[in-house]
Formats: sequence, structure tokens, C-alpha cells
Amino acid sequence: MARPKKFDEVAGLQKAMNVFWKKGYAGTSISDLTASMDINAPSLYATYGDKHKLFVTALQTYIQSQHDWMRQAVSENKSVKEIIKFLLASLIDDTLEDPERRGCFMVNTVTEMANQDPQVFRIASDNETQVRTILAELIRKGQASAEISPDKDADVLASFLFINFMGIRVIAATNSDKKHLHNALDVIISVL
Amino acid sequence: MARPKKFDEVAGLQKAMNVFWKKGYAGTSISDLTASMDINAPSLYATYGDKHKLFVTALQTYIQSQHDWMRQAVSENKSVKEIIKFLLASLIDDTLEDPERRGCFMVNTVTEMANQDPQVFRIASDNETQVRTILAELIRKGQASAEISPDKDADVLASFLFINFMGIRVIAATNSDKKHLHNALDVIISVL
DNA sequence: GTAGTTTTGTATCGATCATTACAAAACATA
DNA sequence: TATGTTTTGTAATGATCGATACAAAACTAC
Repeated sequence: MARPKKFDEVAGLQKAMNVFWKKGYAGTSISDLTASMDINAPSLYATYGDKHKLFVTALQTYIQSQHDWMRQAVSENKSVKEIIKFLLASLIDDTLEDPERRGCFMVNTVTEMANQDPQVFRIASDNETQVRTILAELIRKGQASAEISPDKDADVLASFLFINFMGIRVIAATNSDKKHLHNALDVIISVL
Repeated sequence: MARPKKFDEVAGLQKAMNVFWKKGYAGTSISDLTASMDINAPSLYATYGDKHKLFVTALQTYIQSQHDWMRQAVSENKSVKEIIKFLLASLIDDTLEDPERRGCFMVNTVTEMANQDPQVFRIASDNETQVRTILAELIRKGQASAEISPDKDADVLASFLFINFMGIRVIAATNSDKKHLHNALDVIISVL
């Protein structure tokens, strides 16, 4: 009934996400996007809306993948401390292995825009709530199996872990000393 | 011998720093700067160089003030744990009290530019080294006075603290729950 | 007051910004 | 093959980007 699209919408969104991830919102131009996505500006606007809308969609895609990754790790049949250590270690390794050293798209976005963009602020707040909830549930599971002391406040420990998640993502952008970061990781786990 | 400047160079630099801090490098235009600094573009270029040079100068000013603040706190006649708790608590309070919620200029800059700008990358690396050194010295002081176990590796603990410094700065940009953050703070201190 | 020096204000440079008008092109259906 | 629909490519919109040319203005030194 009409001329078909010659590009894949999902793949295009992934490309856009990678550009925004690397260069930030303000640092990314429509030209950067169309070049990377290999489409024309009119196709971009018709398919994804304007720059801001595309950015939000890309960010939500990223958040979804992060949550999936985390829930996957949490559901594995390992001890709670092993799971947490795996999560933190993966964070370090992934960041260091990225040849472009982009860090965390969510962290980058929060520090760039959360104080200026109400929609981004809300998305970031929601993300934090969800991640902290996942971590708190994990800790409670560890307390139920006597792996973690039940005297400790699971929500507070979850906040502590979340702080360290964010911190590691920032540090790994400028510090390349893998062993150094992994040593600090042991300290984090020792709290539990 | 010549027409005198009608603005204060240091005050102007401070204004520029605040704009970059709030809006980031790419998000700040020369117009934003001249409006806030209340000078014309030619005066800006003649006094501070181009946009990037002004940004780097502003960033170094910020770093210097951060180091001064930290060294001041470290030199006070309190227990090591009290000092560290004071540093972390100030980080939380300052971030939450800022009506513009700008977070940390250094963290914002690292996440925006460290992977794209070699000069910024180097400045960030140097900053990390210096801060970690200050923290490690502080911890060794605590070990000398038997406040902290000498079995623990001071450098690793310093890295751990640095991660939490960065993490708190990111979190405080979106989380307004002061009590929540301070509770996590107790967990951090408990490691020492 | 005049000469010499530097800053200021204005006005503008070409380049790029995000966004869109428009028409040719490519498909499905009839 | 003809018609209707949507995407595509091209080209352009006004706005703003970082940066500067130029001359009037404001000062010091003589």
C-alpha cells in the first residue's frame, strides 16, 4: 500500500543510543545521528520524532537493557554476595573494555541534564527507585538465607550499593587500573 | 597608559564557572557566558581565550577550591572518622542545598567529556590521583593513631572512599531524601 | 592638550544548528 | 497498468553557533 522503509527501526534506535551515549545530548547533532543511523533527517523525524524525543526513547531502551541484565544476574543460582560481586565486577570490566570509554549512559545523562530537564529528572528518579528495589530484594534474600545479618537495614544497604554502582561507573571512565578497582570492590562486599 | 578593564577578571571567571557547572560544556553558549559575566564577546576572548580555554581555567579553579576545602577539613583536630564523615556529609548537604542541583562540576565534566577531550581526561586523572592521595594519607594517620586497623590497605580504602565520593555526588542530583543518604553514609564509615 | 595604548560596543563573519517543504521514487492494491 | 500511500533525497528555512573586524571610547604618560 506504500513505499516500505529501507532501514530497521530498532537497529536505528540502537545506533542513535550509541551516539548519544558517547557524545551526550547537547554534544550530539542531528547530522551525527543521521550519519550514524544512515538515514535522512526527514526519515528520522518521521520515525522517532524530534531530537529530544529520540533521546528519551534511546535512554529508556538503555535503562530497560540495564534492568534486564540486573534481573538476569539476580535470578541466578548463586549466593547473594557472589551475585553482587558479579554485578560490580561486570560494571568495572564493561566500562574498561569499552574502547570509547563512554561510562554509563544513565549517569552521563543525569549529570548532564537532570537539573535542567524535568522529564529526564523523573526518568532518573524512577530508575533509581527500581534499581534500589531490586538490590533491597536481593539483600533481603541474603538475610533470609542467613548469608547477611538480619540486623542490617536492607534498604540502607541497597542505597549504599547504589552509590557504589554510580561511583564505579564514574571512576572507571578515567581510571584504567583494573586491579585497583577490583580491590575496592572487595571492600564494598565486606560491608554486607 | 591604556583604557582600564571595567570588570573583575576573577569575578568573571567565577561567573563562567557557574554557567559551565550548570549547563555543561556543550550546553553552554558564548552568549550564555557573556550574559552571565556581563561582558562582550571580544572582551571574553581577549581576557580568557576561546571557549575551551575558559572552560579549562574554570575547571581548574573549581578543582583548586575542592582541594583547599578538603585539605582544610583534613587538617582539623578531629578523629579521622569524624573528618571523613564530615566530608561526606558536606558533600550531601551542599548538593541538596544547591537550588540548581548542579552536582559536582568535576563529575559532570568527566561524564560529559573525559572520553572525548584528552586535556580534560588528564586533568580528571590528576585530580583523582591527588584526592586519593589525600584520603590515603588521612587513613594512614588514622592507622597510626590506632583508630583504623593497620591490617587494612590504606590505598584500597582510599579508592573505596573516592568511589563513594563520586557516587554520592551523582545520587544527590536526583535523590532529595537527605536522611536516606545520611544513613548510607554510616555504612560507608563502618568499613573503616 | 596631544599621542599612544587597550578596552569597549557594534556589527558581522561563515558554519552549523534543529527542523521542514517539496517533489521524485517505490511499493501495495485494484 | 493505473491509483493511492508513504518514504525517500534534495534543498532550504530562520536561528544560533563560536569567533572576529573595526572604530569609537577611555584611560595614562608626556
